[in-house]
Amino acid sequence: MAMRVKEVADLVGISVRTLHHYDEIGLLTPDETTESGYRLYSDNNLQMLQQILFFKELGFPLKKIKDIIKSPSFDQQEALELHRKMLLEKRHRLNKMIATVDKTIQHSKGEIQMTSKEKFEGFDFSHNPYEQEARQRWGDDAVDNANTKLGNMSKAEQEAMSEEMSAIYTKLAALRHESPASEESQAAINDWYDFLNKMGHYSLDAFKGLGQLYVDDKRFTKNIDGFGEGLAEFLRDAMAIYADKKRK
Amino acid sequence: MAMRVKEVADLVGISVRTLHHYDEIGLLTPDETTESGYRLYSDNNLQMLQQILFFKELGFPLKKIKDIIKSPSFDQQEALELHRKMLLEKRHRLNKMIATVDKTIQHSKGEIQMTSKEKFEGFDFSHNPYEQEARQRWGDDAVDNANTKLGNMSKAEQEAMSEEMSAIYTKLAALRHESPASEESQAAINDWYDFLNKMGHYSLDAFKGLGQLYVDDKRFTKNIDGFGEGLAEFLRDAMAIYADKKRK
DNA sequence: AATTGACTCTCACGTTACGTGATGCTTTAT
DNA sequence: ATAAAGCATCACGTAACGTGAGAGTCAATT
Repeated sequence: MAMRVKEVADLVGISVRTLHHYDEIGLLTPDETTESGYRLYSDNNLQMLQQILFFKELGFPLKKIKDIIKSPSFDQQEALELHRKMLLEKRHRLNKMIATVDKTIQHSKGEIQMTSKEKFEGFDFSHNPYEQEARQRWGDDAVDNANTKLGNMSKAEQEAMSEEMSAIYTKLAALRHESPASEESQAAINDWYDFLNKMGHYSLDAFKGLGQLYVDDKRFTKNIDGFGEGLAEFLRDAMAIYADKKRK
Repeated sequence: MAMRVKEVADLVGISVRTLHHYDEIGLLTPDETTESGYRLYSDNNLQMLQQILFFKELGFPLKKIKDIIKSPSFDQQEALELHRKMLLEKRHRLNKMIATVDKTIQHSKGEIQMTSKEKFEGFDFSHNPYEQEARQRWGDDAVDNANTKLGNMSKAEQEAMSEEMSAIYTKLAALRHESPASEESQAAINDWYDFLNKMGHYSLDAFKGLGQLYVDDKRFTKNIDGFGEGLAEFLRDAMAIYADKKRK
């Protein structure tokens, strides 16, 4: 039961171009391709497309969606349960917006008072509220890349690890008793920032947030402090200072 | 009670860059600017920002939002009522998606059967479902540009109208008893297509849809048939043929 | 078998809505 | 006066497709 692009597109209500795009970026690869190059989508492809569209509806960028569904720990049953939960949360947020409209209508009729803050109740676009939970379930690719290597590697594998990364961590561990703002510490942090940006894109804000995550999340703290007791806290401070200083 | 960009951004949960962008495109212009160039947003600006964010939440592109709120017939009270209605509809759609997830969960447990079509119930991204109603309320800028000129102009104004547009319509009126597929008709339609694309961007699909709108909406039919009885239907057919042919 | 229209492919430029960093001026609190 | 926070403009970059071009493929009809 293979379907070609138009049939899928019409069934689902998306464009053929979207399906092309998803194939190009490796998000949804059709199970088959004809000799003439036609894409053939299977039932399983459709199932996966549903998952993709769920995550998309919840505001996830495609790259992130790809990371999630390609994650070894991704489980469709679990995803469906999480989707349900997230959709309920989204409905809750929508209810708040409706309540805000109702209050605004009353306000405009002079029936109630309303602060500027209240007028935006239910509007919070500063971050994707579902991202934290998705990360807990399926990890964070960039973070996991950096730390999976630390946590999952045998001693032999760790030795085979990038010398640069190892050198950076070792140097930082040696510096952890000094001030996180010292020139030496900041130079080493700069190396770490550059290294991370070779693996993926890190803004200064993301870098700073990552430092905080090293302390907040026990699995990260444990891995990092393996290089030296208290290194995670040192990194958090040094990375925050680095990001703030570099932003000026 | 003027607020600068950061205060507004923090209050609302959007970025300063977004406010800059909205100012640049003329969507939300601060009521005041200091001598040093700082933007100062008034209560009224905040009120309008709320409207903007409502429409944005409903999936409207910024250009369209701008068209709507700058429309002479735009009324805030009316907008709030419409927002409420649209948010309720959106919630309804969300309910359908939640039901779909529930069914998918049951399906994955083997409790029920489910068609591929059913798996995408509630997912319809093929068009913005709220756009038709917004258009009814506040018109369609491109369409209104073309037809406001036709309907609202006095005789003297019509004579002052672009000669090109007038010539096109007159030629099309003369051709309306011929086949919409004839070379002459198609050449005149090509002129009309080019002319419209000087005023704004029209894809072939949009062009074809516009032709349909000429027949579906009485105010358009009336204006167009003023050039010649039955011209609106002729245009619909000729424009559809043109779009389909040009697409090959 | 030929034809035609629908479908499909890749290519590639364009659009939309910002994110991000750089540079330099302005404001505010100490 | 100073330092930090805030603000401006500039401009390149990103994400997610939309759109049209040109050419090959498929399926139904003649």
